[in-house]
This record gives sequence, structure tokens and C-alpha cells, in this order.
Amino acid sequence: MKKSDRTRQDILDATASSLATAGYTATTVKSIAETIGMQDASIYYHFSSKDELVGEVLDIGTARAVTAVDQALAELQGDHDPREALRVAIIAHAEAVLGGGDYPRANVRTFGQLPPDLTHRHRQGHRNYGQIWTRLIDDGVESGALRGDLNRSVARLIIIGALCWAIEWFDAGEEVSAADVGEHVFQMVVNGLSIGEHESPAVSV
Amino acid sequence: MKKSDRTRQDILDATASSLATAGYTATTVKSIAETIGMQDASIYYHFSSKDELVGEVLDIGTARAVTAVDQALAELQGDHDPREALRVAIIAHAEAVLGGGDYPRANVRTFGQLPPDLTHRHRQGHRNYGQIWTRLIDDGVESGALRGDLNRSVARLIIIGALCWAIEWFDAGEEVSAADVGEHVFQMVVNGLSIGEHESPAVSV
DNA sequence: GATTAAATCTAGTACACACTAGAAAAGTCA
DNA sequence: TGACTTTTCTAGTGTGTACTAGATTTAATC
Repeated sequence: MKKSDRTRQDILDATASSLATAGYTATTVKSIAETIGMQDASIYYHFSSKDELVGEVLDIGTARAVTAVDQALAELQGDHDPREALRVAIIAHAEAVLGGGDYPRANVRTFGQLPPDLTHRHRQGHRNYGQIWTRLIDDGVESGALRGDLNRSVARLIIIGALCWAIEWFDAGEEVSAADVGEHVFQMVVNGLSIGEHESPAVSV
Repeated sequence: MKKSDRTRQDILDATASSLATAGYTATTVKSIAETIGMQDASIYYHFSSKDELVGEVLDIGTARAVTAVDQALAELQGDHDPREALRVAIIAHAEAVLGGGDYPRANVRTFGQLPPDLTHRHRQGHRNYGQIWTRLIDDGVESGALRGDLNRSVARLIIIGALCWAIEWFDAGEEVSAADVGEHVFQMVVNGLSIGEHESPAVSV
């Protein structure tokens, strides 16, 4: 029983890693098996199909992303500006997806590449995740901290989109960290790039 | 000669449409041929391989996106706020990729799904496109209209990312138009969601 | 140490894919 | 019409994929 669990975990890890870097199609059962030194047929002792395996990896990925954001928000004690909550959530998302493990990255990376069954299977998870952000934005607007003249759904999707797309260009080796990317997204979508008409010009970079 | 050109165009159109909606893997030579009522083998009279065909579609896509943004900027006559140039470019991009034809959409949709050869082939095109945005941001910062305390590359990639990811959720049938999405991205990344400490709360939506 | 159960392997099947060769059809123009 | 070119089709090949069946090995239990 213990051996099986360990192997199962190895398979999941290898799949998450491959999905995160190579995408869905390039992640073959054979390549997964090779990574962990097995025959491809042996995978089927632990998982009934490729898509069941991939689905489980994606489930773990969403769970981890949700946990990361929830936990970061929970650490905000007492009264706080709704903008600060948004900032904390954005940075937590950035760190989970960019700097975190393979599982959340696999989720974002394979978005839009999955067969219909898998896409449908994870629709609810994405909806749940979106609701966290919906609440953050609603709180901000209703408290008067955020503008109410924009479509909140569109605003939510733009924030998530800016963060998700970062996976396409973010390089963990460079000097910009995952948290830096989150901070930039926050600064831009909340404070804006503009320095405004009444402020003094910013110091040049 | 004329017949060949027409068929060739049909093949390109069908490929662009399939890439834009189904992605790279689900776009098979057979499915393309079926769409235009041909046998799959006949495709090879016009194109030497699937990837050459796909590459040509992507070339057209980048060209159209660049043209759309360039043209929108060219129509800005005389002196103008650098923010206005950014706004015009953002909306032009949104309309080209979301509301426009299949070619630019195919480009964004297949990003990250392509085999290495094709990815490499289009790297230069993406770089060129990025330079349009680099210049817009540089102009803004140097004229004092935009903040200079953020990493400009990161800012550029966040703007493009927010726009590109919109393809994953934008629905042309809904009441929010492609230009609306562009306007929202502009409002958020340039003016910011925050209403600031000295302004009155926004009217509720 | 023998018996049973768990885990992996060997050796395949079936299918979808990109792509090819050569015959057949369609179009062009004297 | 007839000779020629262009375009499409028929009929395949080879490869990589997910997946299966049954033998074989490894581990656990008495």
C-alpha cells in the first residue's frame, strides 16, 4: 500500500512538471513513465486514463492556488483598506502560479489546450476561484475605495488575465521575482500608470 | 493560376478559423480539408507541410495586428497626450484580436501550443510588436505623463497579457464589445481602479 | 520458506496523424 | 477536338499515441 502511494505521487509530480513546461499535448504517458523510470503501461495500474491523471493534477493545482490566496487574505488581521486585500491576493496568486510549484503552473499553462471533457470538469473550480476576486472587487467598490463606473466582471478577468499570461514570459532566473510581478500588476490596475495631472513627474528610472 | 490562388486562400482561411477556435493540436490537415470540401492530401499541393501552412497564417495574423495598431496611431494627428496614444493602441489591439478576423486571434490562441520550430520562427515578429509598446511607454514616462518607478518591460508585458488573455473569456455575443474591453484595460492600467483619497466615491454601478 | 497479493513488465492492438506516389479529373488554349 | 498543364483524388505508408491482456517479478503475510 505504501509503495503504491509513493509511485502514485511520483506520477502526479512528473505529470505536473511536464504539463507546466510542455503543455497538454506534449505530455505523453510514455514521457511521464520515462521520467520516473517506468514502462508506460505501468501508469495504468495507478490511473485509468491519461485524462484522469491530468484531471487530478489540475484539481491539486486549483486547490493550491485557492489555498494560497485564502491564506494570504486570512493573515490580514483587523480593519484594512480593501485595496490592501486586493494587493495581498494579487501577490499571493502571482507567487503561487509563477514562483510556486508545478501544479498551479500546470493549471494556467494548459488552459485552452485541454480536451472538452477536462475543460468542463474544471469549470466549477474556476468559477469558485473567480468568486474570491469578485468579492474583493465588490468590497472595494462598495466601501468607496474603488471606482464603480467599470464593469466588475471585466475588471476581474483583466486582473486574472494579466497574472495568468505572465506565465508565458516570466523567467524565474531573472531579477524580477514573482512577487515583483504581483506588485506591478497591483500598482497598475489599482493605482494606475498615470501620475495624474496634479502630481509632480516621477523620478526617471 | 487563378483557381490555385483561390483554393490557397480558402485553405488559409479555414486554417485560421480552426486555429482561432480549436487551437494547434485540434487543427488537423484532415479537418481543414473537410471544411473546404477537399481530400486532405490535396492540401499538400498548395503547402508543403502543416507547419508551413500554420506559419503563414500566423505571419498574416501578426501583420494584421501590427497594421491595426500602427494605423490607429497614425490617425492621431498633431500633439496629443502620450496616454491618449496608449489608449488608442490598446483599443486597436483589442479590436484586432477580439473583434477582428481569425488571423490575429489564431496568433494569440495558439501562443504556447506551437512546436519549437514555429515558436522560434515567430519570435522576431513578437519582438517587433513589443517594440511598438515599448516606445509608447517610454514616451509616456519621458514626457512625465506616466510613472517612472515601475519596470517598463514588466508593465508592457502586463498590458499585452491582459489583452491577450481576454481571448480566453471574451464572448463576441455578449453586450461587452471588443472596444469596451480595450477601454477597460486602458482605464485600469493607466488611470487605475482606485478612486484616490481626495476624490469623492464613484456612483455605484 | 511457502503462499498470496501488489506492482511492474513484455508485447501487443487500434487508431489518428502528417505525409507520399501515382492515377484520374478538370481546366486551358491551339 | 486534341494536346497539355494544373489541380484533385485514391490508396496507401510510417509513426506516435492511448490503452489492453496476460505473464512476470517484487513485496507482504502467515
